[in-house]
Order: sequence, then C-alpha cells, then structure tokens
Amino acid sequence: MVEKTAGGHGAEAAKERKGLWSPEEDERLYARITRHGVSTWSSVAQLAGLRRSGKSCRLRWMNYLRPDLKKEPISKREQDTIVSLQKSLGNRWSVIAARMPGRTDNEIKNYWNSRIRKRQSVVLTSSGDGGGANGDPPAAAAAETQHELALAESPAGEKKEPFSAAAAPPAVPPARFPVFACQIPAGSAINAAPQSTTTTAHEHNGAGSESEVSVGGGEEHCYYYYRGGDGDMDMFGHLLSFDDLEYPAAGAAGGDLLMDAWESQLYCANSGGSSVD
DNA sequence: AAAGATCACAACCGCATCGTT
DNA sequence: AAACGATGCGGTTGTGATCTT
Repeated sequence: MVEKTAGGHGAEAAKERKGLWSPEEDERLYARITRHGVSTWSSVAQLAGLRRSGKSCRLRWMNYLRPDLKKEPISKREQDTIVSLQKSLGNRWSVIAARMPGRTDNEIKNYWNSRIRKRQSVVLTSSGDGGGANGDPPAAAAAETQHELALAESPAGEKKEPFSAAAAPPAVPPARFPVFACQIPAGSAINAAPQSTTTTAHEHNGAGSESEVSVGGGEEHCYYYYRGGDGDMDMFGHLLSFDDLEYPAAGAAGGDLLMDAWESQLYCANSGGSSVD
C-alpha cells in the first residue's frame, strides 16, 4: 500500500515511510541525485525531503531509477549467462550482476528465484521421482523443461514506470562510485581491446552536457553513460545492449575464464573515443 | 463475472564488510 | 586497536497483476 502523502510536510514528516515508492518520491530522489550526486545516502534522503531511510533510497536508485538500467525483458542470451554464472559462482548475485550491464542483482535474483530455479526443480523432480503423477516420461519432461529453459523469454509485460526516466536528462552515477563513461559509435562492434589507461571520474553537473570520454577496465563496478545531451536513454540501451556483445558460448568449459574474457569485452570497449551523435 | 490461485517484481530485513575517527 | 556509522549483499516477504476455474 502506498501512502499518498509522500513527501508531505508537517511534524510527522520525521516518521519513516515504507512500502512502494510514489512517483513523486521517485522524482525527488532522481532530481536530487542527478543534480547533486550522493555524499551519503542518509543525507540524500534528508536533502531530497524524503521520509525514507538512506538504505531505502539507495535500493530504489540502484534497482529502479538508475538511468543505465535496461528496461527490456531479460533476453535468452542473458538468461543463459545467468544460468552459467550461477552455476560457477553460486548465488553471488552482485557479482553476476556486475557482469551484466544494465541488470541489477535484485533483478537477477528475482529472475532466478521465480523462473529458472523453479524450472530446474521441475527437471530434478521429474528425473528423480520417475516422472510424476501426470504420466510424463521423465526424460521427455526434463527435455521439455530444458528446452523451455533454453528458449524461455521473459513475459512481454513492460515494466511500469512511475515517471519517465527516459524523458529526464542523462543522469550520472553518484560521486562516490567508481565512474567510467564509455561512448561507443552506434552499431559498432565492441571488441576486446587493450585496456585504456585513461580513467576519468566525472563530476556531476546534472545538466547532461558533459562529453568526456573515458574507458575503464578491470573495475568491479563500472558505469557507462551516454552524454549525447538529448536524454535518449533508449539509445543508451541500444549502444550497450548485452546482445550486441560477442562472448564465448555460455556453459562451455572453463566458464570463469571465458566469462572473464567476455567481461573484458564489456569493460574495455573500443578506444578511440568516438562520440555518439 | 467473480473468486481464488499463481506469478512476477519491488521492497524490507538482518548480517557482513568497509572506511573513518 | 576499537568503536561507530555507512554501505553492500543475499534471503525473504508483501503487493499488485494476471490467469484459471
């Protein structure tokens, strides 16, 4: 249940709100962070006039408001990667998410828990108890489920957006994060390239007018952001689409090494610093 | 058409870790 | 070295939407 008094004034404003975020709260948080960055999350909550904990603000930003998040459903390739990485890394969702630009640990975790794990348990159950009561031959059931696993696409439903992040100016990550910007020509391949030695932390100006190009590699956390200035986040998503990247077949032997190679493609985009126009 | 069941996702909670003083 | 506060992470729960009967 969402109170409709978000951000309301008055003496009781000190009382912390919980539950779903209202569009107004989202807007306040988004505006605050894009204009001023983050010193500490508790101060963000306070300065944005939100009756939320810093923790809650951080979570909302990381999982929902961050402009570099992908909006489209998880693709088959991404699903394969999740399966592969979960197999090699276990439930280290943040590590898995770090290898999947635009996806959050929470999103991946939810995806795993609600779909993949469920399907895998079906496979195990089917093969373990002799096929179940519905008469499906176990092998066929397993195969069917595996096939489903392999082909499953996310349901078509679009995520609901309380306000249009896409209409907002290109935002920048909070100041305290390691920040690297990558600008990649539309349609260009992203190749494994020698790591740039240039890493430029960007200051937040909130105006989206910056055009600095920086490429950083080997960092555990990496933000890419598009500084085209027209606020087109779809372009952003296109440029950095997971499916545009070439990577070794998931699930192949030596997954970690292979994923690292692939990861390096992600994090070491073509240098050259061409801009996006 | 209505009620109940199921599903997907957002958010919270508690603990661990890290950085600062 | 210890204490404290902030942040990060993974597990779990709550809520709204959708599907089924």
